[in-house]
Amino acid sequence: MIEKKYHKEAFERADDKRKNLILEVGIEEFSSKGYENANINIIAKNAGISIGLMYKYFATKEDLFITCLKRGMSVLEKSLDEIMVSEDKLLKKAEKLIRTICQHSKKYSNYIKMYNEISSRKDAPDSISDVVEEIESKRSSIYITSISQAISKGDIRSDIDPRMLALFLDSLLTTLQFAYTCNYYKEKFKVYTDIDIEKLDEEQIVTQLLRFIESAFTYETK
Amino acid sequence: MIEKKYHKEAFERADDKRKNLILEVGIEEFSSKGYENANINIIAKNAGISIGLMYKYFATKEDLFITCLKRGMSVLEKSLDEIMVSEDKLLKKAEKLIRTICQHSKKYSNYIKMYNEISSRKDAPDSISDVVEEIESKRSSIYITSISQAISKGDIRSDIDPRMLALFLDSLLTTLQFAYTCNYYKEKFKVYTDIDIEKLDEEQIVTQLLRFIESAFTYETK
Amino acid sequence: MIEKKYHKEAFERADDKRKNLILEVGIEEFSSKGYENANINIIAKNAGISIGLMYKYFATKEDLFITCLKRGMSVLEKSLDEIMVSEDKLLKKAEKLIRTICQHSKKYSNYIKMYNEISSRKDAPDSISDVVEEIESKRSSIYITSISQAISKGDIRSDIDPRMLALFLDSLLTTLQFAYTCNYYKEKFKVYTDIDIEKLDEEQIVTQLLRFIESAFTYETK
Amino acid sequence: MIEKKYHKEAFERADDKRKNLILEVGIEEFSSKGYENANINIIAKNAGISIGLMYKYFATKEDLFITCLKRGMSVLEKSLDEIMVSEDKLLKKAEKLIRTICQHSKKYSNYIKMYNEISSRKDAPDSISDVVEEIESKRSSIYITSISQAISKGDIRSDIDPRMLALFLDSLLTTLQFAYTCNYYKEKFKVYTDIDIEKLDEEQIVTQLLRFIESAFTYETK
DNA sequence: GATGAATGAGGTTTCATTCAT
DNA sequence: GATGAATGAAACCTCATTCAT
Repeated sequence: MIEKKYHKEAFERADDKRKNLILEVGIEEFSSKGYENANINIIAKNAGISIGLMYKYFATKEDLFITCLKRGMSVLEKSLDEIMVSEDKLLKKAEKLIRTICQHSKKYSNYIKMYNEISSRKDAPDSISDVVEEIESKRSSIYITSISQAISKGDIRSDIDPRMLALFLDSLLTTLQFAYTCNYYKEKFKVYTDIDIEKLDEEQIVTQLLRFIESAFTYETK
Repeated sequence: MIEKKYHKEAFERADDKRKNLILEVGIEEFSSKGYENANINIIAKNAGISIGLMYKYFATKEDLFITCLKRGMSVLEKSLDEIMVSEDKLLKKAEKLIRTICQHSKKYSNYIKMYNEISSRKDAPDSISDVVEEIESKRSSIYITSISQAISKGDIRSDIDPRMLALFLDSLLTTLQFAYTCNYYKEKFKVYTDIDIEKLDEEQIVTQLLRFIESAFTYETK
Repeated sequence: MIEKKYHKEAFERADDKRKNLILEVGIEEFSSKGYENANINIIAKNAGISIGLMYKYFATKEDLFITCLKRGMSVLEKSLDEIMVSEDKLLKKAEKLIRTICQHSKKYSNYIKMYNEISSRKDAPDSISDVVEEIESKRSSIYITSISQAISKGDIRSDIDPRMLALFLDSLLTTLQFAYTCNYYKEKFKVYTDIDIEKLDEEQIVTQLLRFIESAFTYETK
Repeated sequence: MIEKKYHKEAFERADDKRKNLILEVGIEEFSSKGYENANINIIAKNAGISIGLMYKYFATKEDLFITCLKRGMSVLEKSLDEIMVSEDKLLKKAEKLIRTICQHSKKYSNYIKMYNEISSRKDAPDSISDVVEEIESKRSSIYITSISQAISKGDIRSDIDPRMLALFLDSLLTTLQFAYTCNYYKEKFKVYTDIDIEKLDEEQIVTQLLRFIESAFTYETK
């Protein structure tokens, strides 16, 4: 997979401090206002550079957004990597994933909000395809690898395609992430469980979701 | 629960043909372009009414959007109702839900796109709260009721809160719905499974997801 | 002078209760929002009649405004009449006028706000001419008459044209009226005197303004 | 007193020619049509700049209006300053003021029309308060100072509060200004005096008003 | 007499992007 | 490399007035 670039060469030449600042400020703007309502002129101003220079760094607002998004996702990926690379059994890994999600929900809420945003963009499939590839391929392959290993070790069921299992697992975890950070999902969590997720004991959610996943991953259908 | 109105009285007085046309046209516009890029003037024109009259019917673009969204969701709810109200066992119901989702994916894709849209709005929790209530309360209570009954009959596990089970189930089904209709999720499905969901045999997805759910709902954790 | 009509015949045929209600509601709307921001549809709704009927009564928003204005001014005129028609000396009359203004400032503030509004309309001189005639001729002639009588009785100075005296007197009294009711003039009063006119003792203002007027009206220039 | 800014920084950076042109064009538009009917797009076009740039200079139509208004008032203030700062006695100053008003009536009619406009705005007292302060404080303090000096020198009466005297004086002069420039007041002048003020000999009005003021300012009430 | 649905021009404001310096 | 002035299309929303019933 070739990483596509969503910034111009000039951005690479800028010093790290500036690069970081631009992306931080952009993430703040995009995650708080959403893509359409974010204002690239304001991002430039808050990052202390001119709008002209901004366009020397990024061809379009879209490109800046994707670069910010990628930055956020790569941070999230790191925690993931550490967990999935370990020697733990899959269910232990799942538990750690859930705990990480609970704990990171505030720290990384802006990244997750951007992810929530991209997931409802109305772009044509062709133009969105690369982005999805960038964002999802790493995580999906980590999941799939871990699951495949677990299957071959006989730790989990083998009557469901590992790729599907990965997708189902991701679905549950992503929903949990959104419940912690995105307004709609937060409210939806309350409607379903009658609980304000911010006041919910982490152990509760870990236990319940883990039980669900454990059974789903363990027992083959008769 | 009191149903809040997102249209003015005048809209109720309009004849059904017009009401339907406005909402259909609105749904088409919102689902294809997203909320921000949708244009009320175009909706009015396509519905054959003046923009002035549009504002006699709906106070704001936001209100029109929510009314369109509610219309879509209520249609989806109907199929749901029929399934959940039946005498089937829970897992049979789940199977029917999955099949319905697969089959409705094209017919009702616009409704689902609007749902995808609302789920990433950046509104304040307070203002989004009512909408979530409107959209989610019916479906969640149907799920919860069915699950609770299944638990008391001993059909499924009893060591997970029925409300949580409902949420997990919904999470999986919603992801499936989005995979069928929303670009990002469609591409993500391909990244995970390497399969174009539109070319995928329905039976495949039913089998795999149902196995996952069945185990998750059946076996208690030791 | 021929009274021009600013309403249609149909309005005369309406029963008094309705006529009064329409004007009251109109006065409330115009005085609180100003002419441009007042909404004739809202006036109709608040008066309990249809907008169609409103246009059977008044040809334009402008006409409704002027009719409301005239209603208000005629009420104010009545207090004036009583004072000016009396046998009092001119300065006694002036005192009574000032007192009346102070006391009526709240009760009739809406009428005065409308008067303040008309006084800054940008209409062409031709079209505004009739309105000024309607509004000002009665009051001016009362003033002029009283002043002329006082002059011939030798009560006041005779070296200023009575019409000019009337104008100067009116200028001072109108400013006082506005200071009691219109925001800009109220604030201006505070800037000049450092006093909030609403907390000011009536006697104060009566004494000071009356002294000013008394000297101005009494002593001839050497 | 802190001068509040009603323009953005960018406006200050524009070159003087452009700044002047924008304000001149704005004053023309606002004074001829009134605030509500003035059109910023037209002002921008007539000033030869884009509407986008207009909004880089002024945050709102309101701000542009106030900036235009302040420009006009500061010009008027200058003539005033020259007169009031002189060594003349108060009544000589008053005479000069009257003459200046008569002579400036055409040249500065647009400024006065804007002043007439602001004096009937329906804004909340809080939001109008700053503007009144900006517009009135300079003039009022000049008046009050001159009057206080005249009192201490024994030139004029001392039984009326100098601040009140200032207000009464201003009231008469402002009415005269409006009579020269604003349609309603012009017509009203005609109704009272039966004279078209534009054809009136300046000497007439100076004589009559000055006599009034002189007596009012000179003779104490017995 | 009475209704109120319907019109649509028009105004304020936003913001991604360009380009001369 | 860096600036930021400048553009202008386009969108939401208002409301006086008309007219068929």
